[in-house]
Order: sequence, then structure tokens, then C-alpha cells
Amino acid sequence: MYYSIGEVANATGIAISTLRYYDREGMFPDMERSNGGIRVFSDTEINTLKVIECLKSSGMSIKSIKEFLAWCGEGDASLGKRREMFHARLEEVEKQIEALQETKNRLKYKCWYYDTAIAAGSEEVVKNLPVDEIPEDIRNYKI
Amino acid sequence: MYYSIGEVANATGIAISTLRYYDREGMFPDMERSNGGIRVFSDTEINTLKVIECLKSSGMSIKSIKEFLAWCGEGDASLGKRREMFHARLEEVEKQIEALQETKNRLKYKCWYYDTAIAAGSEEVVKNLPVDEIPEDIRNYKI
DNA sequence: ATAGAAGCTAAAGTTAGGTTTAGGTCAAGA
DNA sequence: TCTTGACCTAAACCTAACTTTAGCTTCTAT
Repeated sequence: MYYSIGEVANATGIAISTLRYYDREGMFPDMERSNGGIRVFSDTEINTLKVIECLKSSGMSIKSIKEFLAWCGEGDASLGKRREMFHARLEEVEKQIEALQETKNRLKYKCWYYDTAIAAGSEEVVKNLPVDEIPEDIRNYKI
Repeated sequence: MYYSIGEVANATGIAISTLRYYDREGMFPDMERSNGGIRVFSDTEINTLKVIECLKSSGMSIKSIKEFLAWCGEGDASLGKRREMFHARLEEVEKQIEALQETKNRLKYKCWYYDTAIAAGSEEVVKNLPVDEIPEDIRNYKI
């Protein structure tokens, strides 16, 4: 199947300008053009977009993603490099999840803090509460 | 306790230039200066830095954090707004964690994909594997 | 008293990841 | 054929969050 840039933008939610930017950056090395010079997206590019989205949401930069996509063009010779890359990304994302969970607990503490302050009518009360009055699960996330 | 900008930078790992930038942005409205004009950080500012870090790692912009810090200066009158803010942040972070978990599963799929390709000596083999040969836990995360 | 480390400011520079603009060209229906 | 909506490029612009630079001042230890 073939798609125009507008169709791809519509289907994926990615702005047309972004798709052109990705192309300019060399993310779609094999994308074809019509005789008139109009981009023709194929399932190859749709798949590349899925990979881009995955890597981007793992925190990878456009530049590095581009590098990875170049490896894909090298065939089986680059399998090792590509494997390493995904394992490294996986570790990264696991760390990010842990960090976010820490953040989540701190936010939970603050939610409790403000809920309690509002119930008491003032912040002072909560500030002076002894530690054992703080719910156990968030006690260690006090800011 | 009082601290110089260098001490704070050292203790927190935040660059001196960043601390000055935060100050310029108005994040430390009550910070004092020595007679000579040198910044004097107190525990108030150290605490503010912890809040900044928490909110920043939840994805909040410096501008919004500054706004929140201004609310803090308004006393109990702004308790409601502050409470809402933290509850909204918490929801946001929960969504981010879910998104990252999705990303993690996609990366796991790719790790399996490349592990299998390398074991087989070629990518072609994995590409043509029937779906039921993909481990169950990642089957739905195929890209 | 003095040297040098640490601090200060204003303003310009940097980077990533796009978006916008201006000025055209292409393609499909009436 | 004509119109009009979709597409094209190059280049400039944008924003966030810092960092760097240049030139100057303050503080601390000898």
C-alpha cells in the first residue's frame, strides 16, 4: 500500500511538517517520489515511523535513531550492534520507570500533605505533625 | 544553616549556572544576599530545590513551577490550588509510567527479535516466524 | 596587604526538535 | 481548461532550559 504525506499525517497524528523534517534528516532513505516529486510513503516507512516512535518515547534522540536506521540498511552485518542498542534502551527505560515511580511517591506524599492541610484548615498543622502520623507507604518520600 | 552557591552546587549536583538561572527566573523569592551581594542559600532554598526537582522530573516546565512557588508564598489562601496541582501531576506521572511500560514491552519484543535473529544467523528467519513462535508475553507488542 | 579562589551581572550563544513562511508546483474533479 | 486543494523547497523562526563569555567584585588565607 502507498500513502500520501497527508494520509500518513492523518493516520498517525504526526504533523506533516514533522514528517518532512524526518525525511530531511534522512530517516526514510528508501522512500520513493512520484514523477512530480511528491513523496510516496509505503509500509516500509510506516514501519519505520513505528520504530521511531518507540525509540523516541524511550528517550532516544533523533540523531541516534537516524544512526540506528542506517544500521538497519546494512543488513545482517549490523545485527549485533542493533541487538546491543535495544538491550541498552531497555535498561534505560527500566531506570526511567524506577525514577518515575520515585517521583510518583513524592507526589503522593504532597497530595496527602495538601489533603491533610485542607482538612485541618491550615498548612502549619501538617508541618508539625510527627512522622508516625504520616501514612506508612509515603513516610519515606517526605519532601 | 547557610550555604554558598558553590556548596549547594556541590551538594546537589546542580550546576552553578543553573542555580543562578533559577534565581534569575524568580524561583527563590526570599533568598538573601550578603552585604557584598553574594547569594546566601538557606534550608528554605534547599527545600525549594527538592520541590523543583520533583516537579521537573514529573515533566513540569520551569515556568509552571515558578507559578506554583509563587502560590506557596500566598499562604493558606492558595492551599486548594496547590492541592489540585499535585493531584493533576500525580495523574500525569501515572500516565507517563503506563506509556513507558508500553515502550518497555515494545523494546522487549525487539530484544527478543534480535536475540533470535542472531541465534539463527539472519533476520529473515525471525521475520517469517509464525506468531505463535513469539513468546506470549511480548506477542502483542510486535512492531 | 595581597593574591587567588569564588562570586557577580548582562547579554549572547547553544541544542533539540520541530514549525512557519514565502513562493512556487502538481493532480484530480467540474 | 481551469480551479483548487494538496504538495514541494529553502530558509528563517521558535521555545525551553540552560551554558558561556567578558569584565568586574568580594572574600579568605597567608
